[in-house]
Amino acid sequence: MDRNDKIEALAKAYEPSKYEKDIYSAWLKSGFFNPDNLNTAGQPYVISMPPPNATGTLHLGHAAGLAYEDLMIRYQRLKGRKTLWLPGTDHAAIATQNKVEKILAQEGTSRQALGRENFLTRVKDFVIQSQGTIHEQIRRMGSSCDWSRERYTFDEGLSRAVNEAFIKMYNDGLIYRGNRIVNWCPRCQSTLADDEVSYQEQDAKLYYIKYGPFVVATTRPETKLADTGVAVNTDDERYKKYIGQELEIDLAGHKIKVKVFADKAVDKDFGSGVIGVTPAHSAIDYEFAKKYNLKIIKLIDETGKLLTSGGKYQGLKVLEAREAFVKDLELTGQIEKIEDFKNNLSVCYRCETPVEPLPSEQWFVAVDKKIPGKNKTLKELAIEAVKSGDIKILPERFAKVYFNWLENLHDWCISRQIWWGHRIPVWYDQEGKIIVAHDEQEALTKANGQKLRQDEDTLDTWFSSSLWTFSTLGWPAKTADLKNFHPTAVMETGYDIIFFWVARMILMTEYILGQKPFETVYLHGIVRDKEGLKMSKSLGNGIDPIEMIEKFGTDALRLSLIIGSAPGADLRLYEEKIAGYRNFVNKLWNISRYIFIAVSEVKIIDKQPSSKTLADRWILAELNKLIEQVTADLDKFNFSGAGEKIYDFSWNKLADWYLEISKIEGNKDDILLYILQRLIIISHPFTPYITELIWQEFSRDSLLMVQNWPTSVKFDDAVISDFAELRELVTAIRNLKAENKIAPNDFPDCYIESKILDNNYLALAAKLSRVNLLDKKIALEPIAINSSQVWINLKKETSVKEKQDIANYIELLEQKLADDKFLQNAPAKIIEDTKKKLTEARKKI
RNA sequence: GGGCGGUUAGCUCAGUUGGUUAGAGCGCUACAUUGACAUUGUAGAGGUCACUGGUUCGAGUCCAGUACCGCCCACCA
Repeated sequence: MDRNDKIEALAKAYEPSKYEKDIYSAWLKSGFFNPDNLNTAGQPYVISMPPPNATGTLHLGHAAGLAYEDLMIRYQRLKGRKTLWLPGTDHAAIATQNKVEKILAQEGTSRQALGRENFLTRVKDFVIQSQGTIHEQIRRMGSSCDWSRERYTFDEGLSRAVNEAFIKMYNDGLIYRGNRIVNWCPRCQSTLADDEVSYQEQDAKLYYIKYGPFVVATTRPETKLADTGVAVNTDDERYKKYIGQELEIDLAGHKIKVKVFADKAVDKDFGSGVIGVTPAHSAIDYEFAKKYNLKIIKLIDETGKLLTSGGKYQGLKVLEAREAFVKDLELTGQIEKIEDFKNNLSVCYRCETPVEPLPSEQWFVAVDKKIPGKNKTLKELAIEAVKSGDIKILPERFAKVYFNWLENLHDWCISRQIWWGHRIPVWYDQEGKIIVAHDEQEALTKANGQKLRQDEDTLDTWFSSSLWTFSTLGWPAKTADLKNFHPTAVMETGYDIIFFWVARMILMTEYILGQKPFETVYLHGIVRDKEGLKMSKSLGNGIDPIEMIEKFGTDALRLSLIIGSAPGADLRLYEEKIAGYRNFVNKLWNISRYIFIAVSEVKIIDKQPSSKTLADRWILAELNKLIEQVTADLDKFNFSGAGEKIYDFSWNKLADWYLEISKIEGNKDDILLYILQRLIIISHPFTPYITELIWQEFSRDSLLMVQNWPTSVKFDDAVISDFAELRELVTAIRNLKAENKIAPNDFPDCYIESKILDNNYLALAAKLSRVNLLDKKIALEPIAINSSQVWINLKKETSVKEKQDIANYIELLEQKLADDKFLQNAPAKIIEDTKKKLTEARKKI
């Protein structure tokens, strides 16, 4: 091939969409996503992919996670580890059920109309469809995950794991059925865990109600219909005489009986200082009821309507009842006043419907009960795993958040009344006995032929995902995968999910396996728009990752998510940023294009070639420094820093200086090929597609993804500062030309003397700065540039401001050096540097 | 109420254990087609590092406090 043919072969600009699909196919075909096919003796390195909800499409948050996880996996694979990145999806109980219910509503039907079986079929179809979309999106990101091990929280194996875990916990007394106040979502028609309730600040009213001898302040007057107690502060003189009494209170004709008691928790100064206690519909009041032995009257039912205990308001919805009741209280003159009030409304985290606390018979995980044989509670187990340093959380500050959450954790309500989920493995027989079994067959055997009815409820979706790192490896079977690949290395996920998922995984895995689920938790932030707003459908500011991939390429999108992001910190993303990295990827393309055109033969160079010139020594030193730094950064999870350094080396050192010098000095085939090879290996975890494509020019029958991560070759740091002399000299002369309005094509006469650079470099400097190098001095005053002197017929215009700046600087340095304290206390190196700086500065004037 | 994070160039962000006149990318200005790249090159302008005190020979960096922005947890009836 001659030069023109080579230029033809490689297009001027890199077009990602032309290559990405083929490259991904080649990776898949190689089988190297599967650790079993990796020809290495390295230790396993495992990441469980956080399973996206099987409800639809991936957003930028997922794309970010995939970019970081694939970066870690590709890096470790290149380092020779047996890497497994295990992908999967989550059935996402409530989220998925809600989504399908919405679709049904649009079709004018409902899950009730379809019935349980038909509804579940419908959801399954929906899930299969969105799993397809998700697969495609994960692939488009370039994810090198092992599809042969893909799992789904609702597949057979994982369902078995869920039942096994439930049974073990039940037998250990860590799962129990109890009647307690739970969070109820009237729309989802299900309970919620405490952390599945979120809060919205709202403008509310605080009603002051004349309540027998008291005035009671409340934001929910209707609940007073079911009050069974009145609480005052222990030290409140005003109400001392009532303590212990049972009073009958008339509320607009509705009679209630309340017991008056005193408790320290009551704030004398809030509202009227008196609380009407409604044990059935407030978690705190429920605690009061247990402590002071109050009656519990259920007032609100699961649909959010009042029960018979609501008297004449029976059948009304909560808000209707409130309105009617307040009107009646006004008629009887029992509303003393109504104040504006801001409070936090509890709402369902999935559908934002106000949550109703109500008493209900549910299944719970006991987090404060000692585990048989361990003398520790689940909570303590989870706290210890992190406190002991066994599990590291990055960034560290989130460990505090983690502890705080666990310390405040109450028993975890795990039963849900929705249909889409793992059915609770509990059967009841005619005698009301509870049978816990792996499946119906086993239950029947245990029941001795009695007729059985399975619990209608399903399990919290987080129950199954808490088993994710090991259920996906085959547990409860004692598989080779479980032995080889657990505990996993890193859990990479968003900090917003630390409670829901990370904490529960640690808790459950420590309990069930007696192992940590992972060594390090790497938490990424939320991807926001340019203004810092969360991307959302309602704001319409969302960016579709696939659209960006099509426009700029996967590598560019990945870089834009990696560079400029720190663990735990939110990340702003916008098109200009992605476009910037598209330009960089194109730069890599053109660097390779130039090298492939310039060299006489493309071949793999394994050993560092010897250097012939200062420029060679310099670029090789820079390359080796880069390899050292990138390796160190990646080992410290500093992905952004590593990416920036690769960017800087490629563009500002290799392309801008060394390639230009190579055009002048020539004869550098081996060095160019050697640098390019190493550069694309260390860039591969960041930009897998372009680097693999470039590698194909080196070798058509191997893949870059399984090459060896380079180690740095010893280099001399002094070369880097020597070369800086050359760069500064060139830049300064170019600047002189520009300031004197000399066209780039004019080559003014110039003579240069340097203490550092020999004649070869002065000739090089002259070519790079485009001047005509003379072999003797011109009758002019020379211009000092660092340690060099330049005789050139150009004026160095030093502005008044510049002169002043230099004068100030000199003064500052002189003061420092005149200060005895500085001379006494500062390290010798600093004093030496300061003196040097002063000499340099004086030269400039 | 408790806790956490942020505040550095017009914008988005780096700044490791305190030690050059504080950096990068984008944007901006001027010039340019030189053996890959206009998704380019060359040169340049642009910052009292939120504020106030303190420690230190020396503070963007450490300490205390203030202001503003953001987040999390708890939750008041």
